[in-house]
Amino acid sequence: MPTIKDLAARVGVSVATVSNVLNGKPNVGAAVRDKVLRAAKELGYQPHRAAQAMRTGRTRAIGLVLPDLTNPFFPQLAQAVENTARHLGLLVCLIDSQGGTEGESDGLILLSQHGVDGIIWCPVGPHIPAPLRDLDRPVVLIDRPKPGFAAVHSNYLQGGQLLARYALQQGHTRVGLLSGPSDLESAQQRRNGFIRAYPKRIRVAWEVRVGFDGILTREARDTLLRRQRASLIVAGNDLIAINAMHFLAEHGISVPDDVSVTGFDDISWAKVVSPRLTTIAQPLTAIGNRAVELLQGAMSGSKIPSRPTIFDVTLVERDSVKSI
Amino acid sequence: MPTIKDLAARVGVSVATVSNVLNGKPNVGAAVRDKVLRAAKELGYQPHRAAQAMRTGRTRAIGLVLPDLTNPFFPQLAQAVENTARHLGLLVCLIDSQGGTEGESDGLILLSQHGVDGIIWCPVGPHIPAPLRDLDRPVVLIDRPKPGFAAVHSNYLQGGQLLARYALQQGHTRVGLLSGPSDLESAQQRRNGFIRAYPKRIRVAWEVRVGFDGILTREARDTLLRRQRASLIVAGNDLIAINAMHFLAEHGISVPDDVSVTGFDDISWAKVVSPRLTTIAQPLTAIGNRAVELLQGAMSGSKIPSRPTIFDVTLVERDSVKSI
DNA sequence: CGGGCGGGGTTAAACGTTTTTCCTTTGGGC
DNA sequence: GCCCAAAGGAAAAACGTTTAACCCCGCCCG
Repeated sequence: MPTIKDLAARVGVSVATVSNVLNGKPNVGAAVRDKVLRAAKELGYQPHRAAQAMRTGRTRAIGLVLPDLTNPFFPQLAQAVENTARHLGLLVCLIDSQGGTEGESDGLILLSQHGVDGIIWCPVGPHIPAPLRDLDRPVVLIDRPKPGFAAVHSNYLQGGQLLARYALQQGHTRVGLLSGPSDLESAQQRRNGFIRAYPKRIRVAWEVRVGFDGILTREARDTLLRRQRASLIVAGNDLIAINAMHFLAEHGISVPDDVSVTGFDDISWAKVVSPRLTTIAQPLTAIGNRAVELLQGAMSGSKIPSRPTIFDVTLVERDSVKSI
Repeated sequence: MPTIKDLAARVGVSVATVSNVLNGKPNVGAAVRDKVLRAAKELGYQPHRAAQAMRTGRTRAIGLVLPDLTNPFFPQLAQAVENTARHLGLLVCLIDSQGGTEGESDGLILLSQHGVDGIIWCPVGPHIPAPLRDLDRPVVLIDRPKPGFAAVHSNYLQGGQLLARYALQQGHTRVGLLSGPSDLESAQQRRNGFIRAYPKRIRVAWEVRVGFDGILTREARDTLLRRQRASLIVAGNDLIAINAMHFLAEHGISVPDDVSVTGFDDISWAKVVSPRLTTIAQPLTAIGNRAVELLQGAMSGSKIPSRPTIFDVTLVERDSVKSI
């Protein structure tokens, strides 16, 4: 691999000058500049990132810390992040904690050792892992905001409202709630958005909390069988909705004929199950893009906005809700 | 951040000795060793990876180059790779080329600039991108082998055979083939495994090629409608199978009552569509693990096996095939 | 005519490691 | 009591950059 020194030798100039050319610094004549650039092309010069990193303290790499790639919510996000990062010349280092906080911590340590310039993080648990605490790099959260951090996510409140409005339009006034975990703000807001939209007109017959991974607790299953005359089940996310639909189907309860179901997220599965799931679509690509842009801004010194960046969501109407 | 020099000063010893302790080199007394280790703990010393990289030429990072994370085949693979890599102290740098060869090339350049120690690669196209050619780091291919490269993948041939045997057991002797692209060995072998298992007893009524992304060509759709009395459609992968099932459903053709369908891969969607898809499961986690282990071996100098590492697959029987 | 200034460039230090070479001590064998 | 070997440790170079400090020359201006 040719180094800056080789270029210097070939052009007959000092390494400092070569460095200045390569970094677009002033104080170097046009003639010399051209020669250096040409030589760089010819030799196929590639900057040695490790050396740069050592000198400048910046690696031009960012970390992406996710709870679980097999949760179909995340791949699209990861793809968006990677792509916009790459177009900014940033390398994405992936951590998939498999839902565990210790994996998350280990990953953060690894990232910090490698000196990533910033981190995009979708936290798995409610508190802040130690490795992140004593890390002086910018962090932006996606999907799951936390006080004190920059964040970009969807307008969950609006999503809940959209769902409520739609429910009403379709004539559902008595619903059951399969909400996500109460310590996740994103779950809480979906729920609140729904409940508070039409408090008088929509009656929630029951509510049970389950994890965002969608696995149904005993309580959830029991409640699902009783249903207490709820005509619509509003799930905290698509995974929950889909699992619920399967469970209902196994017990001979037809969706949407016996009961309607809505999800949230519009993961890829939603259009592939049957009945196809009516749900709220998040603009995942936009979220990923923006997260990287924000991080990139913060990395180059601009103050990071303390208020979260929030994207509007849209209702996608499919076949899991029947009008009554 | 404390450096090796700080440790040295604190213990009252030279930096060389500290380095030797930290790297488990011999020729340092037990007493000194303990003191250094203790000091490292107390100060919370973290090695400066960039500096190490510069000196040693190794970064302890690997690249993972995938065609498309939103293809549900890859997330599990990525997760497996990341996890076993992390447990070996390796950081995974992700490239998602979104199916394009130029994205793939750009990604490879980025990886090579960052000096990753090795690359796990699932190629999108038939030929080898330039940046990879003049890269002297070990590469191991996953899922899609190429002559001249180390590879780990499933036993596609066996998968095809399994499918053929099962088809016969269920009484299907006249089949249609929705094969994957003929320039992908992994597609070719699935097909050949199936066809050559019982050449006399199973008759292939028609065959059409489609991409592994599963989108159905005009020809595929037309053929699907005619079907020519094939009782079973053998798809090149699950994506194709699922799209075919949807297409058939739209046209009032019932699976598996009117025609049976099989897939290949056992992606997450397979158990979520209805009818649930009968397919071949690849041991993705094992493949990911092994790929990392192989790469790690190659990185530490051991010769890489030129023969691919091949994993057995299993048939998972669900509801998309009817016995006749 | 001299001093200052700025454009164009060079020198050298520094970043945090690893590793080679070298030095000092200690202890044992004769 | 001497010599030598081996063990334990130190010094310093090197990796490829960036950057601060410096230098030289020609020009402008007072």
